[in-house]
Parts: sequence; C-alpha cells; structure tokens
Amino acid sequence: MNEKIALFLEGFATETFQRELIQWFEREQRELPWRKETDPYKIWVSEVMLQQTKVDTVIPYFQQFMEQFPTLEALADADEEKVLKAWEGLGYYSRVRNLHAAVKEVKERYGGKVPDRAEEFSKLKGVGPYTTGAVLSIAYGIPEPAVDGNVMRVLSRIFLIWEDIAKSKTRTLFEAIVRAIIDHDHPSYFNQALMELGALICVPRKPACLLCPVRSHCRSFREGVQEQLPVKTKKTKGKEMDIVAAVVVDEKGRVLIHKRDSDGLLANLWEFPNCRVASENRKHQLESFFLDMYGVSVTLRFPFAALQHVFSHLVWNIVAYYGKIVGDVVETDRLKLVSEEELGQYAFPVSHQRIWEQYQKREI
DNA sequence: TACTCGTGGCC
DNA sequence: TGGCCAAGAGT
Repeated sequence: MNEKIALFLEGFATETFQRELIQWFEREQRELPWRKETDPYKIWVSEVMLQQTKVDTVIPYFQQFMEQFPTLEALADADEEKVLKAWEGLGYYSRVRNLHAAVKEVKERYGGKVPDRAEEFSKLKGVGPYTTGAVLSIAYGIPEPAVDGNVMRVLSRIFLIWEDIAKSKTRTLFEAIVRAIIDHDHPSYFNQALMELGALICVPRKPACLLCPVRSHCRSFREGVQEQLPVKTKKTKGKEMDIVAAVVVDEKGRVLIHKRDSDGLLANLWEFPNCRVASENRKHQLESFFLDMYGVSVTLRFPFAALQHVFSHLVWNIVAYYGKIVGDVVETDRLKLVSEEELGQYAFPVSHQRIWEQYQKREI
C-alpha cells in the first residue's frame, strides 16, 4: 500500500495544498450550530446526524436535540421512547439507538468522558471509521482521517483516482492518502475543509472549479476530466411491496397502534397495523392478520388513502382502510390503544405520518 | 463484500 | 418524473 500511496504523492505540494485549503476554509466556511461547540458529545451527535443526511435537514434536529439532551449524561439517562421521538423523521433510526447505547457505555465505562483514543472510541456502537476520525480530529485535534463521500469525491479528482467509490474497500485507499497529507498542526480544519470543499465547490455535478482554492493541485482539472470523477457504480433500485394498513378505532375513539420489531427496518418505531399482501382480497387478508397476530377482531370498511413510500432500497405501496374494533383488545408493550392526542408522544415513520394526515381529513 | 437501513431535495 | 444524491455503520 505504501508504494501505491507514494506514487500518488509524487510531485504533490502537500504543504502548499494544506495552507491554501485551510485558508479558504477560514474565509468561506458556513456558520453551523455545531461549529460553535467544543463539547465532544455535541460534535459526536452532529456527526451521527450528518451521516447520509443533508446539513439543512440536520440543523433543526440538532438544535432541538441539544435543548432536550444538553449533556451526555442527559441523553444516557433518557427513555428510548423520547430519544426516538426526537429523531422522528430523520431516518436511519438505528443511528440514534446505537448512539443512545454508546452514550450509556461512555457514562459507565469512561466516567462520562468521550474517549480520545481511536481504539476505544471506535468500539462504541454506531461509531465507524468516519465518525472516529471526525470526532477525534474536530473535538480533540487528533490527526485521524475522516473520509466521507465528499472526501472521496474531492481526492479522487485531485489525485485522478479511478477506483469505484461504491466499493467498501476503496475507502481505505483514501484513508491512507489522508494520513499522508493531513495537516498535523490543524487536523480539525484540514478534515472539515476537505468536506466543506466537497459540499460547496467540488460538488458531484458541475463542480465550480474556477472558484476552487486548490485547483492548481487538481490533476483531473488539469486533464479536463473532473466531471467524470468519482467513479461510482449504480445500485439497482429496490423491490416493490404491497402493504395494507388500517386505522382502527374502538368505541371510545381510541386508535390501535403497534410497535415494530426491535431489529430491521424502522426498528422500535410505531405504526398503524399493517401487513404485506397479494393484490387480491386485501381487506380480508388484513382482517385475518388482525385476528391471527393481535387477537383483535376488526371490521374494515373501505380505503381512505393509497400512497407510495420510496426507501433507499425498497418501495412500499400502501393502501389504508378505515376500521372498527369488535370486542376487546389485550394491550401489550407493543400494542396500544391511544387517543388521538396521545399519538403525538409516539415516534412514527414518515410513511405512517402520511397515513394519519390522510385519516384526519375524513368527514365521517 | 454486498446488502440493509430513511428521508427530502435536486434537476 | 424518477434517478441520484447526502458529513456511514452494521452485518
């Protein structure tokens, strides 16, 4: 690996690159809530929220989250229901369940101080190579690489690297390059500057090369192939699933909701009872599902909504029915009857928020 | 390694 | 309009 890296670095003016990159960052960086913070816990939370998520989406969640859980201990001591509720709508919900578990471990094992050693911090749940480098460099000034999609795009262009960034192994190549060129005096700004450059200038399509502070170092710009990089193979679009859901109410107007399994898609979020079906006899299949899975007799009436929800890897085609409960319901930890006002306390995926929005438009 | 795991915005 | 994209990690 070292020989390969040495080949990339041949003729590369590392110190000039560092200086020009960091000076640009000091001039042009965006003001973001977490950039005012030095608390490693807050830096950590921001990095987890930012995984696969746009800055503009994260900002209001970050601010609300910090009001509700201002310290590591506050988060560690919080109920998971409230933590999930604070994450509602952000997606990738295992991030916050892992963060919650990790913060508890930091409280117990490390006395509430976020570890500043990569070997320790990276063992925590939900903390991978990127988050390790980001938190250690930004919060503690430690020169660890923080290679995200921005960094791979920027460096693939600068060093004219044609490796497929969709392959998981490719990231290690970029980590080795960052280790070789990171500014040991300013690792936080160096890492952030690479990402900020990718977010503002060296964007995926039509990069603004004429505004780029390091274009004199950029080999793909010199060759005129910057828009062909990075190489990223396409992923196949996900499968479609037909889902039937129902908003069923009892004689008091309470709504039946179900808590999803603790593993897999949308883990531990609440939903309106639903099942996957074949296209025929949807109503009957769902009525049988209520009886078999929950022991609840229901009478379904007619559909009030049909909606499609597209995930990154699959598609739900949902038809939602009105329904009434016949007889009794045995409530459990994962099956509850709640009033319409109480629904707001439970975290729902966006697809089921849509179902509820449609339901509330009813005129019957 | 390749697949799973959300959501909103963009052109 | 639909495919692509976004400060990835777990398995």
